[in-house]
Amino acid sequence: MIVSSIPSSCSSLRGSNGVSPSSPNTLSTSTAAATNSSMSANVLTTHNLRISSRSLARNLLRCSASCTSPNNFTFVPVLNACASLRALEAGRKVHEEIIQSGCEADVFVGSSLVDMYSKCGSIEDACKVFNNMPSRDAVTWNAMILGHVKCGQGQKALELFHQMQQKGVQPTPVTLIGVLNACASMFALQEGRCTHEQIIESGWESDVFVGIAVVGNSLIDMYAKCGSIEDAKRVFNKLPSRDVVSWNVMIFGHVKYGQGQKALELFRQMQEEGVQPTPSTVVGVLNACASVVALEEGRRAHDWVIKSGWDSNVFVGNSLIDMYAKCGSLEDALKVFNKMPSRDVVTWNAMIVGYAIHGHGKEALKQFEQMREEGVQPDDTTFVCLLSACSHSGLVDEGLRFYSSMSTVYMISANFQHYTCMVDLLGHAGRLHEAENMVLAMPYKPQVAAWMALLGACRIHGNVEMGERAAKQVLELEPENAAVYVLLSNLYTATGNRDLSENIERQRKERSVKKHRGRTWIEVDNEVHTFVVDDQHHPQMIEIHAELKRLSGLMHDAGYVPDTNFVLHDVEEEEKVFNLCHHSEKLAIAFGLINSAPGTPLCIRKNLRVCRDCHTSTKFISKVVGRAIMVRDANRFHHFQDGECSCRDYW
DNA sequence: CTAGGGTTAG
Repeated sequence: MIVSSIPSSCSSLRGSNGVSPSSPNTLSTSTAAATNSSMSANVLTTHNLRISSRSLARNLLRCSASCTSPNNFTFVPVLNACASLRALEAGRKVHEEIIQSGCEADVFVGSSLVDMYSKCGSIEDACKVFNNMPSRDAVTWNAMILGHVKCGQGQKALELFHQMQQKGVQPTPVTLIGVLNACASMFALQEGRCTHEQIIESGWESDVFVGIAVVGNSLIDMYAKCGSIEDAKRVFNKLPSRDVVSWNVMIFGHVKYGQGQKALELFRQMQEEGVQPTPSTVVGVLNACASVVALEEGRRAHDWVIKSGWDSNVFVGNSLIDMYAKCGSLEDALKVFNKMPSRDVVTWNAMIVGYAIHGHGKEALKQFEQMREEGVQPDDTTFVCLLSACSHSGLVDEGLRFYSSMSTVYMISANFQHYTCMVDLLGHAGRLHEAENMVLAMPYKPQVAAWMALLGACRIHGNVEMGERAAKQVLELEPENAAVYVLLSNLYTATGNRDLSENIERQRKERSVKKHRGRTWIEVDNEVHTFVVDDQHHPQMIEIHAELKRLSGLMHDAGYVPDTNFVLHDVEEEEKVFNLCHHSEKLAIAFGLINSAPGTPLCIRKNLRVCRDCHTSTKFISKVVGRAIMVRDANRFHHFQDGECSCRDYW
C-alpha cells in the first residue's frame, strides 16, 4: 500500500527485480526499495554503500520531494538511507519535510532522526532533536548512547545511560552493547566491570548468554580492549554459543596485547571447531602474523584470501600490505598494493609506513607524491607516517617541509604524534635544542612520548644535561616507566659517568620498577619460536649454546671485540660481562642458523630496540656465516649483510 | 526506529 501511494512521477524509481549492485540502475532501483517500507532499508544499506553518496542522496531528495503526502512510515527508511550514506544535507532536507508534514512527534521518526544525525557526524543536531522529543523510548535512548560512543564521547554516553535508568526506561540488549562500547572506547575497565555485574544482577544475563551472543561478544571485546585478557577469556569460555565474532574479538584482543602466537593458536582452534571465518578473521590473523614475523603463515593466509574471493576487500588488502611489509617483504607488499581494485587512504599510509620501517625514506616520499597525483586526500596519520619515514632516513629538511605544509596546505593541525615525530626527527639529526623547543612549544601538556623521544636523542648524542631534564619530566608523569631508567643509565655509561649510571640503576631497584623482558621471535618451517633473555628452556638449548660458542670463535678471529662498556639494555639482570647467551636476539639467530637451509635469509623480530652491542655482533655474524639477517625491532628493520648494515643513523 | 568484531601511525 505504501508503494501504491507513490505518485507516478516516482514510478521511474520503482524497481521490482531486487537489487543488482553492479548495474548502473542500482541507484534508482534501491531508492524505490527504500521507499517501500516492507522491503526495509537493509536492502539499501547492504548493497549501496559503495555507490557515490551524493548521487543517491540526490535521488532520495527527488523522490521525497515529489511524493505528495509522505508519512512516518515513508520517512524512516529514507532517514536510514541518509544515515548509512552519511548524507547530512539530504538528511536535513528530509527533516524539514518531516516538520512540514507534522510527523515530528512520532517516536519512530524522532529516533531515526537522532540516529541519522549522529551517524552523519552531527551529534549536536542529534541532541537537539532528542531534547525536543515529547516522548522517548528505549530505542531513542539507544540511538543517543551509540551516537555519542561513535563520536568519541564515551563519558557522555555513560551519563545518558544513567539518566535513562533514572527515568525508568528499561535497557535493552542494544543499550548494553552501547554502554560496553563506551567503556571500551575509554579503556574504563572499572566501569565495564560494573556494567557486567549489573547485567548479571538485573537478570538480563539469560538474554545475554542464551539469546543474543552479541552482548557476550561486546563483553569480551570490552575486556580485551581494556587490557584484561583474563576476563575476556573467562567470558569467552562461559558463552554457551560462540559465533565467529566471539573468536574474532578474542584473536584481536590477543594480538593487541602482544600475544600474536596465542592469537594464531586460537585461529587454529576455531577452524577445528568448524567455525567459518570472515574477512575480519583474516585481518586478525594477518595482524598476528605481522606481530610475530610469520611470513610463511602470512602467505598461507593470503592464498586462502584469494580462494575465498576476499582479495577485493579493502580491509583485507590493507592488512596484507601491512603483514608483508612487517614480515620483511616489501616486494610482496607492493604486489598486493598494485593489484588492489580499490584503495583508500589507509592503503597508501600502510605502503608509506612499509617503506619507512625499511629505511627507504625516498620511496616513502615518492609514494606520497603518487598518492597526491591520484587525488587521494592525506589524513593526519599520513603525516605521522611521512614524518617517521623522514626521521628513519635522516631527511630533516623534507620533514620540516611536510610539517609546515601539513597545516598550511592540507589544513591538518598537528597533534601530539606529529610533535613527537618532529622531536624524534630533529633529535636524531643532532639538532637537540630545536627538538627541545618543539616539546616546549606543544600547545598542550607535553606527553610522555615527546620527552622520551628527546631523551632517546640525548642518549644518541650524549647530551647529559638535557637528558636529565627530559627524564625528570617523564618520571613526573610516569614514575613506573622503566625505559627512562634504562635510557638515562645508558646515557651516563656512554658519556663515561659510570657512578651516575649505577646510581640510577639503584634508584630503579629501590623504587621496584621492573624492566621489560627482551623477547625475540623467529619463524622456521612455518612455525614461530620465541626466545627471552637468558632463556634456558628451549628443547634445543644445548645445540644453540654450542652454535653460539662456534660463532663466538669465528667472530673473534674476524676481529670482533665485545663492547663491555655498555649496559645491555634489554637484559633483566645487571650483567656487564659480555655473554653471547644473554640476548634473546642471539639465541634466535643461533636457532635459525641451525634449523634453516644454508643461504636463506633469517628474519627476526624483537620487541625492544636493537642495542649497540646486538648491532655490532649481528653485523659480525652476518659476515662470518655469509647469511643475510634481517632484524625488525620495535621501530624499524635492520638489514645485515656481509658485515654491513643498511641503517646508519645511530651507529 | 536502535545492534557485536576489521586496516595505517606513535
